[in-house]
Amino acid sequence: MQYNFKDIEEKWQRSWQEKGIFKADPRSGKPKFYCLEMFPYPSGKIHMGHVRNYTIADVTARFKAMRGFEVLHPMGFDAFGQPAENAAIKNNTKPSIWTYKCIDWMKIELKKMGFSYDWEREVSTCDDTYYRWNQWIFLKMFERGIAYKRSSSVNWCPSCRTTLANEEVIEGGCWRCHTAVEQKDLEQWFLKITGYKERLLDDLKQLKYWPGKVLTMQSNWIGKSRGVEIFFRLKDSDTVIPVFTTRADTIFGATYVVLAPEHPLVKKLIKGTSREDEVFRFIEKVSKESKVVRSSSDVKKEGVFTGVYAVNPVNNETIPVWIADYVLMEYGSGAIMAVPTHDQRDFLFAKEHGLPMRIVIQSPVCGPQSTEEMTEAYEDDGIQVNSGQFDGLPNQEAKNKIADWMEQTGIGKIVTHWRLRDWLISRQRYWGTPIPMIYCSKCGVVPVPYEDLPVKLPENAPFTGEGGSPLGKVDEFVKVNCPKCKTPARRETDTMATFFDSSWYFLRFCSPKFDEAPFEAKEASHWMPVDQYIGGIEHAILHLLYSRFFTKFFKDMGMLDFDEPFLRLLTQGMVLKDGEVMSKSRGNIVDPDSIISKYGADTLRLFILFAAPPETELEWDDRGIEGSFKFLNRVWRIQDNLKDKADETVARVLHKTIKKVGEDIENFKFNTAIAGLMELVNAIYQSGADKEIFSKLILMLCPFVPHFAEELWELMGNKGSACVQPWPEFDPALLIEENVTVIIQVNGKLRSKVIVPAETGEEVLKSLVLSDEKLKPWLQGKPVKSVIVVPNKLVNIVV
RNA sequence: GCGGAGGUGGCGGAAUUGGCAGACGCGCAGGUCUCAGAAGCCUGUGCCGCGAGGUAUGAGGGUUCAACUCCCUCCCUCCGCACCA
Repeated sequence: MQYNFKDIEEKWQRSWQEKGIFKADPRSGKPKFYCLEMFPYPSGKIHMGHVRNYTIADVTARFKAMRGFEVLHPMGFDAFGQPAENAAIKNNTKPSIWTYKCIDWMKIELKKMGFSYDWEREVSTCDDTYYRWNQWIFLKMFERGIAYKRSSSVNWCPSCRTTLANEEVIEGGCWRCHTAVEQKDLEQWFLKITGYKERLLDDLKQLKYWPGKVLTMQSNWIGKSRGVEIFFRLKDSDTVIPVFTTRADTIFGATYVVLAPEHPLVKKLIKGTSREDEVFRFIEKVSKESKVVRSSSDVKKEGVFTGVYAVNPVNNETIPVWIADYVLMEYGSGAIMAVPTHDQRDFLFAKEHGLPMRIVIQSPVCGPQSTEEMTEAYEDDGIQVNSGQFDGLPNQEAKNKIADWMEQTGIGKIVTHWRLRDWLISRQRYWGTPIPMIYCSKCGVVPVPYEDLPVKLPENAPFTGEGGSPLGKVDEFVKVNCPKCKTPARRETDTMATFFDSSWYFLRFCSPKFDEAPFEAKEASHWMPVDQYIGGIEHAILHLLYSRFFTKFFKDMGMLDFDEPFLRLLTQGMVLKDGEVMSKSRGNIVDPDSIISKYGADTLRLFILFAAPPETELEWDDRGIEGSFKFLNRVWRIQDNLKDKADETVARVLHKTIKKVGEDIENFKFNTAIAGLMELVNAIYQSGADKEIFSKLILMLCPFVPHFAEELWELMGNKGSACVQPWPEFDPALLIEENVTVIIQVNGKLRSKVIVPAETGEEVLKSLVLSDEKLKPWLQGKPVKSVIVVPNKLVNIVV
């Protein structure tokens, strides 16, 4: 006999909704708990990744509610983005229609899972009641100089036909379609996230409850590195080439200088020289190479000599200036001093082109003594040689001394370099937030007045999937009068990157219907920061960095009084099938819906929590899910065999379980929490349970399998919803064991066990153990050297 | 290359932080019930060995009465970043 999950789940989902059980009330007087998961893109179907993410969050939210917290647990949709445009073209419909349909389907599936969302707070970023606040925020940023427009070489995906942020370029390819990214000069809108770089880096220290991995990734992305900018003057000229290095200790070994092919000085240097043609041909060739090709490490480093010489400022040596593809304009000053002996890239390049080299750091014990011996650069620490007054110093010490000396003498300047670039947010796309700007031939760039927001997306834009923004083709959108001088002007036709939308949605959930600002300060200060944020590791950099940036911006605006939006972060592992990520192309997708109809949502929830700890990858197992279903049926049958009064042994197990499960949930060890519940059930099958014990088991099951627990709770004749009951308390007195099993070892090997009353004294134990018959064969004829006693645990006899 | 995480039965995974390795589940084997099967329920299940016992947490070494846990050397897997000067 199996329990009827279908009716039960529908029944309780209806009941929760009717009673409004998951409404978050800021005036309840209880301590607040904001539980948030990364909201989904509405593709139409939820996948196992969503199920896992949201189940982990749901257990947390439900548990906290039972623990007496007023829980805010909202859900919404990150609804702008390119897939909607592609789907609209494919199905000959509109992105809005397609998106809202997907949202409806997805909501049905989320509701079927029994998640405890406060649906009254739902937001969709494609709704103008939401995106008008994107525009509002943008205008505020514009007023403060944080949003600005400039022409720049930008990352361009030829397949998506749009620009990409640096953060969206993965290994030189588009993060979405992996097409090789090209460089293109365009007028684009940027957000000055670099203005926040120090705070974004420093405040990582506040995030004590974030995974270390994420902190490292953010820190690397911001990429602070300290070094020296050294000024190389050109021979017989006043022109100076600043060069950035983190290895000032190698300056005496700099035997040539290299500029990036895009370096602005290049043209000036070679104009009219005999090498002009050759150099230009090289630059031309490099510019045609995609980033992927150029950054692949196995490609041979290429370059040309400019015919120009520079002077090494520390020893006045004349050294050649080259141009090479291995120097990047985006990093440092776009120029390097090359030290072939102590940098592998310089070493390979120097070998290839027969450039000179000189050792300036030597290991006191081993390593190459002459450049002829060298087969690779010596990049380890050592002692300075050939370095003038710095000879004999350990190089790490010399690094600082040389830097200081350079600053004093004006040879160089100690600088801090950052990897973080400003955030490019313009997208030549339709399905996004229109950037609220107007171009007037008289007044220039004019912001749309606040009272004219939102700038709504026109419904009738043409989608061809071809280049250029579709908005540019809608006359009634583009043509507008200038807000200042009232003469005909034109609107900005780019839209915002969707990461803009998701950078503040957690604030909107605090007051989703507020219509005077993006969020109501009072509500935000009540609910924020998010106490627990849960989502995929794939957002470790972009989304989290941008959200942190926005939060700091709002703080500077006086709209918030804290620095960091997310107190605790949990990144859940992926769901795999046969060792691989579930994906359409692999054809190994397990559809949550099919599992729900076969076993019910509770079984799916239970399995996905039990099969692995939240942070590790989870291998989907069809047989495992049967096991979870079997367990629920096993619990279900307990109600038919209840005793009037259960044994104390079961009561003891119960209280131990209450303690364990509570602690495990707090620590996100759901798999062992469930294992503990299974042990309790096994104990009940051995010795029987009474109504009280069974009811407490039901309450502990409630966060995991809420529908199932509600039904049993009701069948046991209890009043009120199970999920609003307080979490059961354990009796510490029942946790104290009367008897303990003490392990007896001889030379560290288990030889016997003895059951003794708890807290038996050392001496008693010793004599008891030494008279143990079982130990005779091990002790015979051997003198006892020592006896180690760990009370209540073990005795180890050393012979 | 740099940074991070990890390696435990046939499988997913436990181990209160140095104290019974393998909890819990899957799988497998046997039993019970049944005309029979399914479902239940019960028992067993790291490996070698009939047994006493031996042996085992990627490999090797060390510290310790005692090591999955701490230290050293090496191997492998996964993830992130990457001509970053």
